[in-house]
Amino acid sequence: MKNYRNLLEESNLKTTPQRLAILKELDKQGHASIEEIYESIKEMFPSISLATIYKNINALKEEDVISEICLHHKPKFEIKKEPHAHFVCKKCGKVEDIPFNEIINEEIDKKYPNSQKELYIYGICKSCGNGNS
Amino acid sequence: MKNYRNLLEESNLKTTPQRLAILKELDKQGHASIEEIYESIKEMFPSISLATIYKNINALKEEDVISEICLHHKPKFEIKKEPHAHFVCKKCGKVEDIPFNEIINEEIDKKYPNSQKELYIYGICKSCGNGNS
DNA sequence: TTCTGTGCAAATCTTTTGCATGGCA
DNA sequence: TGCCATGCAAAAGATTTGCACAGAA
Repeated sequence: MKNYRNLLEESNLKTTPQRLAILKELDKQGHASIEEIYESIKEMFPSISLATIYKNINALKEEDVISEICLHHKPKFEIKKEPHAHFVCKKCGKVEDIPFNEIINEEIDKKYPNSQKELYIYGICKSCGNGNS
Repeated sequence: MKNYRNLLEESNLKTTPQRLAILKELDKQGHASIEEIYESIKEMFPSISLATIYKNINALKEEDVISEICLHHKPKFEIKKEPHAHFVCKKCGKVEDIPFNEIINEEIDKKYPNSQKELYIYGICKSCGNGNS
C-alpha cells in the first residue's frame, strides 16, 4: 500500500504525526473504532487528545482518505480502498474484506448505476466453524 | 401485514399504547430513527418520554420484533420482515426495500451458510434521475 | 510568517439507569 | 393483585466546539 504520507499529501490535509499515527493504526488494524484508535495511539503518543482523533477522522472522511463502516451497528473506520464487502465472524469478531464481484450479480450495476454499495455478511469464519465450540 | 397487537402478543412484551404507537409509526414510515419516532408519536401522545422510546426500541429489538439498520451510518429501525436489501436515494433520501434474490448470487449462501446479510445501495431513484436537477 | 492542527475544557448531543407511580393481564 | 412499563430526572457516554498555543509548509 501507498505510504501514509502520500495519502495526506494528495489530500488537502497537512501531514502531522497525529494523522500519520491514525493512518498507521487503521492500516494495522484494518478496521477500528474511534476509541480503539485512541487507546492504541495513546500508548505511543500519550499527549494525543480524543478530540484530535474525532477531528481528524472527520477530516479524513471528508477528504475521502478513509471510509466509515458500521460493524454490528457501531461505527468503524478503514483506509479507503477498492469497494468491497465485509465478512464478520459472529463468534470471534474477525473482519475480512471480500471483493464485491464474488458476491454481487453483475446486472446490479446496470440496474443501479452510479451507486455505492455497502454489504456486510455476518457468519461463522473457518477457524470458528471447525466443530470446536 | 399482521396487526401490531399480535406482534406484541407473540413476543414476551406486554401490549401497551406506547408500544403500539411505536410499531404503527414504524409501519407507516417504513424506516425511522429514535428521534423521528419520538417527534411523531409526541403529537398524538404528548406525555410519552424519550426514555420510553429507547427502552421499547431495545426491547423490541431483543425480541426480534423490529430490526436495526444503518442509513448513512445513522441508526434507523424497521419492523422485522423477510431479509432484504435497502436502496437509498442520494438525492431525495427515499428508502426502498429490495429482495435479496434480485441482487445477490445464489452461491453466496453455500459459501457463507447461516449468515445474515446487510446490504445498502446508495444511488439515484427513478424520480430524481429523470433529468430534473 | 502564515495558516492549519493540536490539546484542553466546556458544551452539546445521545443513550442508559434508578426509582416512584401507573396500568396491563 | 402482581409485575412489568412508563415518565421523570439524573447519570453516563459519545461527539463537537472554542480558544490559545504549537508546528507544518
